[in-house]
Parts: sequence; structure tokens; C-alpha cells
Amino acid sequence: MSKYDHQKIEKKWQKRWEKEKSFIAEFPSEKPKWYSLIEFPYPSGDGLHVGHIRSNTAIDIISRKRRMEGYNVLYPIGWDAFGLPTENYAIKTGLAPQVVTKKNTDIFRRQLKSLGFSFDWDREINTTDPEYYKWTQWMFLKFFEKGLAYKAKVAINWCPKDKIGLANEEAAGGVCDRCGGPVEKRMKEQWMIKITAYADKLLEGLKDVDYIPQAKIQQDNWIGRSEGAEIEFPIVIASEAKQSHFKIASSLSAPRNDLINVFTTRPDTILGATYVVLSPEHKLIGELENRIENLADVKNYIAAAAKKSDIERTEEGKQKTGVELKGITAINPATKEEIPVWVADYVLTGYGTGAIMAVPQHDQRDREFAEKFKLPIVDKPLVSWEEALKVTDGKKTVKYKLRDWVFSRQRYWGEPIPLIHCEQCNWVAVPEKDLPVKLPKVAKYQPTDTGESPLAAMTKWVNVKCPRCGGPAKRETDTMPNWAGSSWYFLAYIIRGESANYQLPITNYFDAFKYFTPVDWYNGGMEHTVLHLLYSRFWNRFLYDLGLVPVAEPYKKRTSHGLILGEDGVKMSKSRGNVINPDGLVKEFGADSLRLYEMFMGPFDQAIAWDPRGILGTSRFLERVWQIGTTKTTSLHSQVFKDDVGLERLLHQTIKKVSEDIETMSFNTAISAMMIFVNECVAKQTISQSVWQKFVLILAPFAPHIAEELWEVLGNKNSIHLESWPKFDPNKIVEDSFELIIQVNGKMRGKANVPIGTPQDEAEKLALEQSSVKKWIEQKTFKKVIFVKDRLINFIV
RNA sequence: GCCGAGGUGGCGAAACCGGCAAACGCGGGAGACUUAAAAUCUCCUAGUCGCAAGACUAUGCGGGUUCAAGUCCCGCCCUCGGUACCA
Repeated sequence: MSKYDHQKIEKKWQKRWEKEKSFIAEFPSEKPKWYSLIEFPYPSGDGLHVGHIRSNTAIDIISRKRRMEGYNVLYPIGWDAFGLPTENYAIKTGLAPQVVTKKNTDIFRRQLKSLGFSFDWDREINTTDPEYYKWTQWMFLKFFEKGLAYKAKVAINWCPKDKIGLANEEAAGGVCDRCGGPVEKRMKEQWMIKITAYADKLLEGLKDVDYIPQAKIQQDNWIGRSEGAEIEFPIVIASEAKQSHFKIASSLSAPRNDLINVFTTRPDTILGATYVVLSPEHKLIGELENRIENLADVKNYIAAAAKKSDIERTEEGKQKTGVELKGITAINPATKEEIPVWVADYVLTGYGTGAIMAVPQHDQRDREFAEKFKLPIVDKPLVSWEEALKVTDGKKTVKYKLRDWVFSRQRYWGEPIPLIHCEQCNWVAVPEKDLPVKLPKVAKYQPTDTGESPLAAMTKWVNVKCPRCGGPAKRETDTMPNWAGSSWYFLAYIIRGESANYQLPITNYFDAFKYFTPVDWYNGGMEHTVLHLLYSRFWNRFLYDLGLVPVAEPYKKRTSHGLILGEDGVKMSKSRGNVINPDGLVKEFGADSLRLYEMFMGPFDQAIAWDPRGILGTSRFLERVWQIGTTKTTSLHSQVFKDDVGLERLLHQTIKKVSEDIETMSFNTAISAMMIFVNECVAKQTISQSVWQKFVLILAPFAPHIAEELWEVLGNKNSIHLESWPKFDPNKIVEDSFELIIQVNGKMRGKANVPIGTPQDEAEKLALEQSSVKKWIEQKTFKKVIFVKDRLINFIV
């Protein structure tokens, strides 16, 4: 009896897989394809997180099972390496982000390989590789070319002390996380991408995909399509003659400063509209400035609102704030009544028209506001939509919550936006032959104190000739958001398999796309189910509309894993000191034990706290498997065993359970079923080889190293991943008896072991023979007997 | 606030379509083996009352539907994810 030497055996098989290129996806191939995808990691300086292992193992299990089922599996890996943490590290240490990224990805690669994931390492990608971002830039230029990229003024977080723009995370709670000072809002010109033009397509696409329902709902709600109406409320200015301003707009298209255009999803409630509310950023306020009698109050209020984020504005719950615009009123176009106009930050600029008609009788928020400021709440009858629109001259419109994508960052560590600004020609695309526009080396990674990216200081790099007219021009110095590179990476893996340096043009890869896409199963975190998923669906849909990719929806199926929290039940973080380093666990218990524990620890889709003792259970389980596999079967090779019907039945039940549970990601119960099987084997003197062999096969996707070794011990020459997935025999899983539950008035009073298929009359007879049942029934009369076949009998007395 | 998910023993959890609540594992207890310890193996382990047979109470809280509710319905409370520049 020798102990299982995980260190030696795991290394042995990892070497062999690498040498034999066991997990390389082939193209072209006669086999059916299977494309498994995990969200490629951000290579942070902290090293691999145990959470990565959870998601990677789950999809590894599915990928390995699919190979055994005869598929040509693509399960790729790469690095989503642009982003803030690396940049901030570079700012602090002066080390180039390129160098830091190289170091971090080397660590991640070694760690991932030590866990035996069946990745196709030949297709490894890195979003910060200029050959990779050449494509990201090329695709951005397609958006530009099609008029979907445009410039607009957008509010950013600005620290007036540090003189830099801040990410939302760096400005949490309205405080700069560098200096602790207050953060302001500042308007800045940014590149935008018109994702809103795809709102309906993105909604429709959801109908055809197999996402977990909450992911679909989140996407649906985020896009937030709502049908309503725009209705214009004429303005009355107290200081002027009222009559002259009492008019309905003749043209709805031209913006006018004597009307407030509101958006409502409930035009039918118009008779109850008792005031109008503008968002603090509404431009009418500026235009009517000299007519507002309490201008100082209004300006104070607007300044205070500017300091809050949208979330802060609305989350202060029932404490609504606002200021009336004194001297200005509006006319309800349906009732012709003069009603007050307020400014309040519960109305958001970005949604609808930035102005609402308040109907406190029908809307909770309006009611709270009205109650607080003693505004009238009237109960007027509803009218039909048609009537409302007719009497107000309003028009039906569709609005979306979805806003356009802010695509600029004033940062170094991102893809340079490949545009050049020329005084004569305005914005001009960098010609395809000049891509990629590489990130130049800079001395400082800190944004400049005008809020521009550090690239702006590279005058040599910035000043170029206009590609169109040859005149003096300047490069765009903004870079792209981290979302850019991850929006199309599932295509990059396919390209990378055909061309190591991702040669353009994209049309070369259409056949490979046709074979491999869509991704058959994409797993990721719930934290990505809105933004990343939506951005990449949009990006792919855009390429599809250009005829460059063959499928409209990139991901056929989407599932989500739960976060792994620290032992203390909170998110793992360096500062809390609750981070688990997988290296030590792999060394002490082995990759298979760790993989198994992470799959066994709880339901895959739920957040769970790390239990440092939990791995002991799966490690003991594997040790038992090893002992059985090396003593109870192999030493008795040539012997003929009497069939053990009970164990064979359990084997087939286990194959069924494990096969099904993998598909529903119920890995914890699959492992529990395998434990039950192994516990049963422990009690046996000998186990027939044919039974044991099948068990090793179903264990293989979970614990591939030990399974390979035991497979070899059984006398097999080929790797276990070349074998077929075992099928259960439906005839062999059937039990012949079951425990009948006997209830009286719904309470369990007895049990009886009876054959499957026992009819009601027999069950009744058997039940009433039991003294423990009888005493609850004696001297009472039956009202009813409920009989559930092969399960229970319930006497109502 | 809004959108989404969750709440079951000392702990992680299981429970198909409404049908024995607590499978499997961790921890704990007792025993075997051992000079001893570790490892391993066997048994016990929701709570209360009871000598016992057993009875009662239990799935965040309060109601409801049902022969029967962890599961379905209504109303709350708490925790987590997202909230558009963390990824």
C-alpha cells in the first residue's frame, strides 16, 4: 500500500499532455466542433485567484467530457491585460506596464498549467500584444467608418487637487482615492460608440440564445426598452404677459425654449400631472436663467447635485430633494392648468428627455416628492393613450435606458484610438497599412494635469501629417476602455490558430469562424452579465452586419459561477489578508484535490466562503480511489469475478447521475455520487475490472491526473482522454423495492419496504398492519386516503 | 433607489414535478490498530422533553393555499452581484 504521490504523477501527465499536444483544437476537421469559453483572466499582480480555478475547472470538466464524446474541442486561454491596476502599479513603481504584464502572465501561465486544465496553449492570446490590438483598432475604425463612433461632451470624475480624471472606482463615495479630497464632475469631449442604434437587435438576439434566465433578464432590463410619449408643456414666465406664451408648439422637431418636452410612459395619467420636474443638468435652466427669481438657490442646488453620482442621487431613497423654479410655471396641455416647475435630482439627464410630468397619484417617487414639498395630489380619471396624445399633440416614442458607450480613456495602458485630427479634414482614420498604432514609450504613466492621457505629452508621436491632405495634424491621445479587447477575443482565438501574428485581412478566417462559432458554452461571473456580455454581443453583431462573421449571436449558452469569498465571508483582497494562494494547495494536496474541492464546495452558481479544511475531504476521497485502484482490482487481474449486481447497479446509477449533473453544472452532487460509489467499494474485498474501469472514466474530467495514472495501472496504453464517455444501461439502474412512507393526517407514522409497483389496496393493508400506524387510526373514521404510487400513503381521519 | 441572486444542523450543503428535511463532506464524540502519535478503519452526531418506547419543535420573519410546503401565493427583514471609467 503506497500512498498516492500527487507531485510526481501530476507532473508526469502534464508533461505528456504538453508533449503530445493532447488538447489542440484542429481546423479543418471532420469531427463536430465544440467551443468552450471562460472569461480570460486579467493577469493581476496577486497571481491566480482560487475563483479562476472554480470557473476554469467547471468548463474543463465539460470540455474533457465533450472530447470523450467525440467532439473536436476548442478550449482556449489568453490574457485580458490592459487596465487600471497595472497602470497604477506602473505609476507607483515607474516600471513599464509591458514589463509588469509579461511578469504577471508568466506567473498565471505557470499556475494554470499546474492545475492540468486542458487548454489549447497554441492559441494563447494577449490583448496588449500590438498584433492583437492592431485588430481592435481596425474594428474600431469600422465603427468610425460606419458613423457609429462620434465625439460628445460627457461628465467625468475630476480631482481638482491631483488634476486627473478618475475612474468611478477611484472616486467611490465622491472622494479621490489618491488624495482623499472631494471629486468633481467635469465635462470632457469623449469618443462614443452608438450602441443604442443596436438596442432592438440586441433585445431580439436574446430570444435565440440559451442564457441562464437571470442573465437574459439583466440584459433586457439594462437595455430597458419602454414605450411612451413625448408631450410638450408650454412655459409661462411670471414677469411677462401670460397670454402671449400660451401656445402649443407648431413644430415638434425644433427645440424651443418656451416649451418643456417631457417623456412619460403613462400619458394616460396626464390629467393628474400637477407639476413638472427638470433634471439639474437640463439646458432650459440655463436658457431661462434671468427669468428665475430664486436663481441663487437653484444654482446652489445644481452644484450640489453635480457632486453626486447617479446612484447616490437615487439611493438616498425616500429623502427627495429639489428646488422650485420661482417665476416659471408650465401649462398642463390636457387640463390647461398652470402648474409649478421644479428641479430635482431624482430626474436623471441621461434618460428620456431629462424632464418629467409628475403624477403623484400614480407614481411612487412623484408621490414622495409631492408629500415632502406639499404639492397637490389629485385623483383624476385616466384617459386613453389616443385621447391623451390627441389633446396634448404629443407623439408616441420608444426610449431605452441603454446609453451610448463612452469609449475614451485619458490613460496610457489601453489601445490608442487610431484617429488623426487635421484642421482641414477634421477626424481622419489611420490607414490600415499603418496599423497598429503602437503605444509609444513614455517617461511617466501619470495622466497630465490637463486631464489628457500621458500620450499627449509625446509631441513627436502626436504631431503627424494628415493621411488625407498631408497637412499638419495631431493624433488622438485617448485610449480605449478595457472592454474593447475583450469584446472580440473569442474570434481572436480562432484567428490565432490560423496565423501566429494575426495576419489581416479578416476575410481569410471566415471559414474557420464558420466552423468554430458560435461559442457553445460561455461561463463567466455574474458581475459581467451586463456590460461585457452586452458589449461583445454588440461588437459581434456589428461585424455580422458587415458580413465579416457568420453568426449574429456569439454565445449560444451562457452560465455563471459564484464568487469565492475569503474564509471570513468577504471578498478576498490583499488588504484584508484573506487571499488564498493556490500554489501551496497544489503542492500539499495536488491539483486534482484542489479541483475536486472547488467543484464540491457548494452549488457552482452561488457565492461561497473558502473553507481551509474542505480540501481534506476531497483529498481523502482521492487517496481511497488510489488504494482501491492499486490493490482491489489490479492485483487480481486474471481472476474472474462473480458479478456483483448491487455494485453494478450503483455504478450505472453513478454514471447516470454524473453525466446529467455535469450538464447542469451540479458538480457538487456529481462528486457526492462518486463518493457514495467509492465508499461502497471500500467495503468490498474485490471489484470487477469492468466496473472499476468505467468509474475511472467518469472521474477523469474531474481529476484528470489520477485518472490517467489509474488508467495506465489498468493496463491501458493510450491516454484516458482518448476513450469514450461511458453510457449507463437503463435496465441496470432499476431498483426492485422502495420504502413506502405511511402518513396519518400528513404526519409520518411508519415505513414499509415494499416492491416497486405495489398497488393501493395492498399498500393500505400493509400500512394498517403496523402497530405504530394503527394507534393513530383506531377509533377514528377515514375521511380520505391519498396514495402516491411508489412513494407514500396518507390516511386522513 | 433600480435590476438580478440568495437565506436549511456547529460549518459547506442535499432534497426530481409539492410527498421521509438534513444525502455527501468538514468539524466534534466514542472505539479499533499503535509503545505512543499521525495516518487509516468502524460507529454516533438538528434541537427540546423522556429511563425507554416515543412525542413535540424545526428550512430568515409574519400570513395564506393544500391531505401534504424548504419547494406555491401575499407582505416584510437581512446578505451578496451590477448600476455604465475596476475587470
